[in-house]
Amino acid sequence: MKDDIVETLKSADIRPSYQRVVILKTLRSTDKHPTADELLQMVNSSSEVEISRATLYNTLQLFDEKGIIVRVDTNSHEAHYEPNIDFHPHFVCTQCKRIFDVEGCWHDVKVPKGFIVHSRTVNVGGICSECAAKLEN
Amino acid sequence: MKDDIVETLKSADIRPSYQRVVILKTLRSTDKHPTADELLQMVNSSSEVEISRATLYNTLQLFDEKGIIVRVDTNSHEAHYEPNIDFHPHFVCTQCKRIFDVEGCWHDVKVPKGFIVHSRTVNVGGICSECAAKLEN
DNA sequence: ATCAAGTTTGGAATGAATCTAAATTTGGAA
DNA sequence: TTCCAAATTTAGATTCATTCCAAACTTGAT
Repeated sequence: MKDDIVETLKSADIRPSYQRVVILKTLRSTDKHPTADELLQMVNSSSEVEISRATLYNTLQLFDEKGIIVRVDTNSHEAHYEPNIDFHPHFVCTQCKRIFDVEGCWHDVKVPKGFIVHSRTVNVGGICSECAAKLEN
Repeated sequence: MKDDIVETLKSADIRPSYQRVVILKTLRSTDKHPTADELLQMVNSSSEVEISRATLYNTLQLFDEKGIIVRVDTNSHEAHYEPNIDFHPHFVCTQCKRIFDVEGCWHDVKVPKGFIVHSRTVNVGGICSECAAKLEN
């Protein structure tokens, strides 16, 4: 488990410091899409040593650049993060703001000549079933 | 031209005030994807009366909710806006941060039972041809 | 003309994210 | 082992897009 984490970091050319290991481990322990703040609380309530907010932001940016986590941008003012780097669309509920992983295969987009694609994002917005039910009352 | 604008507003149930007309007209006059700040400068340099920042934000939010413009969220810290509401993916250059409209048809995403889809976003990230050329030096 | 509802406004407040400069840790060279 | 430069972490200050607020203004219906 922990070796998995260290292995991921090493193969991404990231020195596996204590803080980095804890952050990746914590993110991988959830199937949600926590914000930086939520993740910080998870990290600091589960580990011995407190990790600073600055380190968390540095680390998340590093992980995202190296491609070992995914930063999910919605129309919210704060970013969300997820450990699952395999492509999948996201459903964002405009009511409760929750993010759901949904199924959907990738269809190529025609980019102009010379453009190089590195990443792809598919988001659908709408109302989740729970909020839809509540709205009927 | 201006009647077009007024017509759009009316049919979207928006009172066509002076400010709203100017804002929509200005956004429709560009093929770029201006930020709120860029749009404010465009508006205030082209019209007689100065429009306040608060009004611009109110108005853009209203227009987006009513579906007569599109708010483009990238991984940047500021939102972009565009007048073209027909579905199309966006290419975001990670180098120069520019947004390009690209071609690509929509493919259905499987959402769980009871979920209602209202909007769809497809973004691809990468390097545009100009930046790719510069990087080769 | 009058009034309530809708709209605009400047400036204050918010809050996620970044920056900074100092402290700490690390891995490898001597 | 000891040392040092480079990498990493950190608390707190700062930034800055966006939202909030409460007052002023505009509008259309009566």
